[in-house]
Amino acid sequence: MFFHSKDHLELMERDYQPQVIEPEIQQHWESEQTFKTSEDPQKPKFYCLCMFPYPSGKLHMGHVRNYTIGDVISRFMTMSGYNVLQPMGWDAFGMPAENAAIKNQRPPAAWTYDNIDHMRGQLKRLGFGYDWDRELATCTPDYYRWEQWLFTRMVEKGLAYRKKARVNWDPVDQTVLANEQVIDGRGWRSGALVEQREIDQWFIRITDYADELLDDLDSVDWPEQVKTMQKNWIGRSQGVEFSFERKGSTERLEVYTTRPDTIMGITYVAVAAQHPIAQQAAAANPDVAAFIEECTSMSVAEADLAQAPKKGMATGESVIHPITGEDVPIWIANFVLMDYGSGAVMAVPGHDQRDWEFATQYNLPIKPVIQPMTDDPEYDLSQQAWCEKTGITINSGQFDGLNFNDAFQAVANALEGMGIGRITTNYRLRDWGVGRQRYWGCPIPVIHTDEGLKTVRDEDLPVTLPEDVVVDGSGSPLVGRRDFVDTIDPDTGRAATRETDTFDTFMESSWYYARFASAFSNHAMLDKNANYWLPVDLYIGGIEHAILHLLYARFFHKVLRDLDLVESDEPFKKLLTQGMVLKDGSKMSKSKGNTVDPQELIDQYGADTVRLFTMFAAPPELSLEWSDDGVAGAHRFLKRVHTLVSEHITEGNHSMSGEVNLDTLSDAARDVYRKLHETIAKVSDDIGRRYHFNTAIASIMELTNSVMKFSAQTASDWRVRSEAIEAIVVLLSPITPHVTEHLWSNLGHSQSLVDVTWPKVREDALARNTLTLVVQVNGKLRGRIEVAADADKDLILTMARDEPSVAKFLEGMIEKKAIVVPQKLVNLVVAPA
RNA sequence: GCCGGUGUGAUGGAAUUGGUAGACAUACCGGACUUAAAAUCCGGAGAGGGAAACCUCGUGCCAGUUCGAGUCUGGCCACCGGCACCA
Repeated sequence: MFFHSKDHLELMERDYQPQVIEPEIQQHWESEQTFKTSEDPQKPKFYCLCMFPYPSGKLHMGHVRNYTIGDVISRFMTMSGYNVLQPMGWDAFGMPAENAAIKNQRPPAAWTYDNIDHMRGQLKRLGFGYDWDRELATCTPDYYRWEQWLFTRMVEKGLAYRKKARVNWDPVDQTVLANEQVIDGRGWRSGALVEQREIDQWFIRITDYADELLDDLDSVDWPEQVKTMQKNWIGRSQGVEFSFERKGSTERLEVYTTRPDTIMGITYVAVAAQHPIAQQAAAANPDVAAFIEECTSMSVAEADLAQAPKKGMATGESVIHPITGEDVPIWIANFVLMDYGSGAVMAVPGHDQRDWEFATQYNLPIKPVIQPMTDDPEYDLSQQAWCEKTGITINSGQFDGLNFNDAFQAVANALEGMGIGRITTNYRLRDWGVGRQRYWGCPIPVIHTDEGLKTVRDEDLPVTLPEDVVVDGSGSPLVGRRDFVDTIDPDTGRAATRETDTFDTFMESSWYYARFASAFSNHAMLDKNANYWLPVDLYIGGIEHAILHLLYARFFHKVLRDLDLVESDEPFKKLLTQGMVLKDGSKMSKSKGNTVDPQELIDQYGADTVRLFTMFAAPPELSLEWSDDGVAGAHRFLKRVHTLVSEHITEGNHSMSGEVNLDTLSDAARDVYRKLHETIAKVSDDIGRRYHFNTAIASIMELTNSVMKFSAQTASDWRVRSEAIEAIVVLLSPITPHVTEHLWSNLGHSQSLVDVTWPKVREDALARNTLTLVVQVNGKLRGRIEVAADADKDLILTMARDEPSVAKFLEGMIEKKAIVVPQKLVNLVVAPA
C-alpha cells in the first residue's frame, strides 16, 4: 500500500487533514498576533473593509462569500507590500433581536451578545485575517455615545429638525410597523388592518448635501451601475417653480415642473391627499373626506403607491392659468407625492404619461402643445402621451414654434416677469427620517422639558439603553421605564422626560468604517489615526446596499469632514459589490428551506475548501449558484495539491534551488516554466486588479495539471519543478491560507507565508519563438498557421493563403480584403470571381 | 410602476480592448487499479449530418452596425436587486 519509507512518512503526512492543520495554523496566527495592525508611515496603507454583519445567529453563505473576498484581497495586498487594515465588527441594533426577544422571552441584548460570540468563533474558524483588537459592536455605549454626540452637533448646526411623518400603525399590537412587517395591508403578527399615523419625527437634512453627493460620484472608483442608481435616486432636475392664483381665494398654489415648455397644455392641476387644499376640500365635502381617508390608508411604500390604480377626485376648486387666464380644475390624485416638490403638479396629459392616464380615466381634456419635428408613428395622443423633448411647441400662442430649450426659457422668463415663478433645482432625494419607535436601537439624546426639546449635554453622554427589559411586541418597553424616562433638566433643575425614540440602524452603519480606523480613541469620536487609514481603499458588500446604506455613509462622511474629524471627501474610494448566493436558482432563505449552513461544510471539508469553492464558483459581482458537488470538487483539488507537494518533498529534490537558466531547458521544461510565469502574471492581475478569483484559481489548476504531467529528469528540470510547486503554494495562499501555510513550512521555510513577498513575473520566460494564428475566410475559421514571432504581414498572408485547409476556400474567388490582427488572426475577405 | 442589473453546453462558469465560443471545474460515459466498492489515475464529450476527412448550426428572442458581434446599437421576453421603517 505505501511505497515510501518510514523516514519519509515522518517527513510529512500523506493525507490532507484540514481538521488537524487548520486549528494549528490559526493558533499560530493568534499567538504571533499576525493580523494586528498599526499605523506605519513607511509603507503604503490599504484599508480593506467588508460590510459588517447583523448578528442574526450564525454566519450564512453570503457572509462567507463577502468575507472571503475581502480576506483574499487583504492577504494579497499584504504580500504585495502594503500595510493592510482589515477589521470586523457587528451591526448589532435592529428588529430581529426584538422579534427573537418576543419569541424566546429573552432580552435583545443577551441574544445579540450570544450571537456575536458564536459568529466571532465562526469567523475565526474560517481563518480571516482580522485585527480583532479593533472589533466593535454598535449596541455598546462605547460606540453609540459618539453617534449621540454627533447628533447633538447636527442639531446645533441645524442639520437635524423635527417634522411630521407618516408611519404604519398596528392598532392591535399598539405599535409602529416597518414596511416589511406590513403584509397585504395587515400587521404581520396581529393580522389587523394597518392604519397610517402622523407623528413628530427627527429628520436629518441630507438634502443640504444633495449637490455634493451627486457631483462627488465622479470622483469615486465605483461600478457605473451603482453610481447611476445613486444619481437617479438623488434625482436632480432643473425646472420651474411657480404659483397659480386660486379662484375665490387669496391663497396661491405652488407647483414645480420640469416641463414649463408644456405650460399651455395644462388641463388640470393635481394635489396630494395630504395637501392643505385637499384638507380644506375635505372639510367642506364628506365625499372628498372619504376619498382622502382612503388615500391615507394606503401603504407608505413607494412601490405600492406607484402600482396602485390611479384614483382621484375633483375638489370643486380651481386655479387661474397664469398665461391664458382660463379656469383650471384642481383634482386630488393618489399618485401625487406630498414629499416631492410642493405636493402639487400642473397636469399636461398630452405630454406626461401619468397625467394622460388620469385624464383618460376621468374624461379630462387632452391638449396637444408639442409636435414632433419629423413624423413619429408613436405620436397619437388618443393612445398615449408623447413625452419626448425633441418637438416644437404648438397651440401655445406667444410660445409657438419653439424647441424645448427655447420654450423652457421663454416660459420661465414670462412667469418670472409676472413675479410668480423662477427656475429652480429640485431633488427627488428626501430628508432622512431617523426616529424609530423601537427599543433595540441607539437612544436619541434628547429630553423633553417645560422649555421645549433639548439635546443632552456632552458630559451627560452616553444616554445608555437599559438592557434588562421584557419585550412583548406592543410598543417599545422604554416608554414604561420610569428609570429611563424620568430625568432632570440640567438648566432648570426641574423634572424632564427622555425621548424614547431610537435611531434608524442606518445611523450606526454610516460611520463604523471611520471608527475602525480610530478604534482606541476614548476621548473623541475619531482621532488623527482616522486620517492615516481613511478613506477605505476597497469596500466590499452586497449590491442590495447600492443606494441607502452607501448614500447615508457618504453623507455622514461629509458631515464628519465639515466638523474637521476627517480630511477626505468620500469614505470609500473603491467599491466591489457582490451578488447573492443562490440555491436551486433562488435566494437562500429559511422559509424556502434551501439554506446551506457553512458550519456543516467547515466541519466536513475544512475552511480552505469552503473558501476555495466560494471563490471558484463565480466572479464576485455575479450571483453564486450553490453546488454540493462543486464543494467536493474544490476539496479534491486541494487533495491533489497536497499530494503533489508531499510527493515532491518525499522525492527529496525539493531543495534543488538557484535561478533557472532558460538556455539550458528542454522544450518540455521550457513550456512548464513559461506556463508558470504566465500563471503568476494572470493570478496577480486577476486578484490585484480584476477581483476575478475564479479565473485565478482556474489558471492555478491549469499550472498544477501541467506540473503533474511534467516528469523531471535533469537538474534544471527539477529546478523548474521546484519553482513551479512553490509558486502554486504561494499563489494559492490568499485563498486557502491554512493548507498552503502548512505545505510551505514542510517545504522547509521558516517564514510564514503571510510575510512572503508576492512572486514576480520573469518577462524573459514569457517569450515565444513561434505563434499560432487563426485563419478565417469571410469570418469563418478555416485553419491555423504556425509563424515565427517576428514574421511580417506579407509572410503571414502568404502562409495563410497557402495553408491547404484555407486554400480550398479561396479557389475561384477574388480576394477583396485581408485583415491581419497581430498575435491573433488573419481574415481573408473573398467573393466569387 | 420607476431605477439598476443578469441571460453562454446537462450544471457553475471562461472568452479582460469587437478577433479561435465553451478555458477551468461539476455531473455523465468509457478505461486502468481493486475480490468488490470507495478513493485515485487516464481518456471522451455543444447540437445536427457523415465511415471518415470534414461540413452546417449555435451565446434568451427579433432586427441592425462591422471584414468579423457572446461583446456595440434599437426593440422585445424572462429572471434578480432597490424603491426611503429589513439589514
